[in-house]
Amino acid sequence: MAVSARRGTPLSIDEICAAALRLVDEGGVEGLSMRKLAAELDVNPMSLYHHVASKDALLELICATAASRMSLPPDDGTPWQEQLRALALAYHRHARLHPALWIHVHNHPRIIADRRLSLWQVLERVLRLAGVPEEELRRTSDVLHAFVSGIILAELQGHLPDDPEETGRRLATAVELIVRGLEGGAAGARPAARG
Amino acid sequence: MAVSARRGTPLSIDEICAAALRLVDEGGVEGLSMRKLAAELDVNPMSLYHHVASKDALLELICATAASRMSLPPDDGTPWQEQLRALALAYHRHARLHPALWIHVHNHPRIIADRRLSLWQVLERVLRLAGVPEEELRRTSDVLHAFVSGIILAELQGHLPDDPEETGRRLATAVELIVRGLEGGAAGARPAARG
DNA sequence: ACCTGAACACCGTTCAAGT
DNA sequence: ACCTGAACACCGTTCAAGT
Repeated sequence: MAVSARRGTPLSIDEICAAALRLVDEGGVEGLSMRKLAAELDVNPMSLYHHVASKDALLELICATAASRMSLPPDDGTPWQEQLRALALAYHRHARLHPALWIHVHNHPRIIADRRLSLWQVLERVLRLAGVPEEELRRTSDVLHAFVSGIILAELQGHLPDDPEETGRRLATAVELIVRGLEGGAAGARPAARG
Repeated sequence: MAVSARRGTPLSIDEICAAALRLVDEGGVEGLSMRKLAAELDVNPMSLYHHVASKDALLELICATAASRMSLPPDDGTPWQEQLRALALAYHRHARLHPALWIHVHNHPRIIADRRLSLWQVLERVLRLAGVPEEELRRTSDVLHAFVSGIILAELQGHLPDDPEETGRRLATAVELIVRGLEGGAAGARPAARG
């Protein structure tokens, strides 16, 4: 058993991910370096490469694990307007939990574009509930996600005052805008019925 | 006169900015390094530091010059709905012109948050036209900007199919959603009148 | 005033060698 | 199987020295 001279315990992927996520949460994606991470784990920088193909691969890995931890609203029969608000708030909460990582995800297509993510599944379910026709689901969900992401991104990056009350109002404004737009029937996204 | 042995002409800020912008447009912000830029200009890397304080300062500089070149809709009395569409399209066009730089700007608060930017001036003018009360101007413009930015960002980063026709429809959907939301009076942004 | 080379403190990653 | 040190090819930036 060729275990680290310095540690006595072998490295594990989970241990690496946890430490990497901590570094990113604390110092942003730029604050994560393979060398710093190795130092944090009391290990030679090159040892990491036996568990992870590259820094990018490691980042994708911690993005996926963080994303899987996001709690989304259940399919419990509440009105779609309410579920839409709950979804936006859940997304917002997740973003506040891991701001730097969230920003990174939204700047790297591959990760967020995966339609199998439960985020997209839930969003499309709610939009069906709102009466959005099947052939408009993709575009409408893209637009709505972009909207809410835009708001959250702007807030995370301090493009606007960070007063929590103001934040709540702003997100409410955004969701109301969406809900009324859907109810009213925006061009290219005309729901057949409401509620 | 201590002029570069290799060049014969002294460096100028404009020359530096132009080359830097070109490098960013071609290879993204990560594709810009002081050393590559210097090579491009046939100059010693350290010469750059006589014209620019740091790489970050240089980036802010080219952001500002690019932003000042954006063409915004004039105050010509056309309906606010139309002006809002024109503004969104102008923003979109600018983003397509310098995608990497645009993304960078939207990931760096200081630059875009400056309310003196003509972008904000024009947006607030149009929103006043739409009947948004003075005390709601800030929040409403933040939300709308975040919305359109979110769409454009998602598109630039390939979160969605890049078919130009689809792109047009998507932006139209977004603007319609905003316009109808404003007309209908979303919570926290209730216009007093329309047209 | 403007430019330069050497140097410092960092990166991610490859590779051959150790146990 | 897992770990390691040396090395390569990069960074941004400081500093003292050149003209």
